[in-house]
Amino acid sequence: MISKAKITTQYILEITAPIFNQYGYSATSMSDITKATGLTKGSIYGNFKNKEELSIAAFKHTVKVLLKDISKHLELSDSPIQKLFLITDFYRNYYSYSKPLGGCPVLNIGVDANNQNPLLFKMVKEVIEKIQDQLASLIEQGIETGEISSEINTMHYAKRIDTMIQGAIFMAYTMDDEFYLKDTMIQIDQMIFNELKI
Amino acid sequence: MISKAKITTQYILEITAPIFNQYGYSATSMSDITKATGLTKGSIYGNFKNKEELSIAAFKHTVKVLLKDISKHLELSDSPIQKLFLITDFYRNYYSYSKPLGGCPVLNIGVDANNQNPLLFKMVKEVIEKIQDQLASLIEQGIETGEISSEINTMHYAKRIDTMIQGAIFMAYTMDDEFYLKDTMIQIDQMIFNELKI
DNA sequence: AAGATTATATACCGTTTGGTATAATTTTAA
DNA sequence: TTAAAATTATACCAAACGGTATATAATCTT
Repeated sequence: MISKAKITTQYILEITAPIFNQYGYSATSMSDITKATGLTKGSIYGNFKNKEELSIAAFKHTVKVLLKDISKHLELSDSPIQKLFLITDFYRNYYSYSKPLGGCPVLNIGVDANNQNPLLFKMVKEVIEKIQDQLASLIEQGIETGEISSEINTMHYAKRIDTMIQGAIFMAYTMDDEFYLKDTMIQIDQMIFNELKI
Repeated sequence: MISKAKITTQYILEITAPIFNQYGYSATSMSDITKATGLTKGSIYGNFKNKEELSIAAFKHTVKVLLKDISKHLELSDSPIQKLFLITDFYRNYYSYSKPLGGCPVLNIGVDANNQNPLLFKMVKEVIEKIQDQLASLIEQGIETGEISSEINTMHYAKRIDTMIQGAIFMAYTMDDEFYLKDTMIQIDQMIFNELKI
């Protein structure tokens, strides 16, 4: 049942998500949202309880798109270690990829929601945990297929990779320079080659 | 000339800086500031033109303190490469260090001011450039004293170190876990040992 | 097609926003 | 000590804030 409301709900999320992501929760006003969507308050509040619920739904929407795109990129290989390289390959172009999303949702909302919007902040933590679990799982699979040394602490390296990626995203956006992403991905690739690969 | 106003100005900055740093520019209201300082709007606006100027002065204040503390920590050694290790040593405890500051000003304001407060954002970029220049300068001095390989691209490694540090700060604050800082500093130390040191 | 239901638009609410004019006070200099 | 100058407090402004009650319009079901 694709009701009218569900279509409108999706439409609101698509338009709203990049705004929340770019300006943050409290810098985004309901009038920003009505202006951008061309809808009125009645319509927005008919589909979402309040601003906080909308911001959470918007974040979920962006993350869903992001994780789906990463998963799709990982289909290019079946080898666990090649999938790790595909992850750095994905983030190599993350600057231009994430610009239309309003930036990196994990970084932006992670910083913005901290000590301000507890529910939203909790969502960010969960996304990071999910990403790290997937990274650790790939490394684990690499160990099982004999591509990666069994000495490796999977979660330890998952966290290292994730930390480096987030640092690169922050630097790329703040200095407006893709170099940080390109170079960090080279660095991570080298780390996989020198420390993980058998 | 230590006029009354200058003392009040400093007092306002000390109280205000952590608030702006923690909640961001637009989530910090003038009433938050009057409440925290115990002063009235008349007093605040007598010392600062408007909210934007106050936020910039507050950021400058925090950064000044931060850079001074780092400089002081670097005095513990005269050797350039040891000073590099002292930098990672400083950031090892950065979580508890920066909590009273309201978090890392570079990370928080860098994300918050992007596409929202151009003057403030420009300040962040300048601070990052300054930090990277100092890192590159230390590496350069290490090359001159023969502690570091002359093959090294100084700015390249300065950016790598800075990127990893910022990633660790973000992860530590978002996941509320010092591990990311502790571990990343070990990783940077290893990089200095394996790739920079002769 | 008609009636019931759902969704959107309009108009409004009290509160808070950043900012200012002016009065009261305190500090400074003579 | 007193007058001038600088600083702080008070009271207020229009505009914008998030949110809501209700009327209108569109959609769905029969």
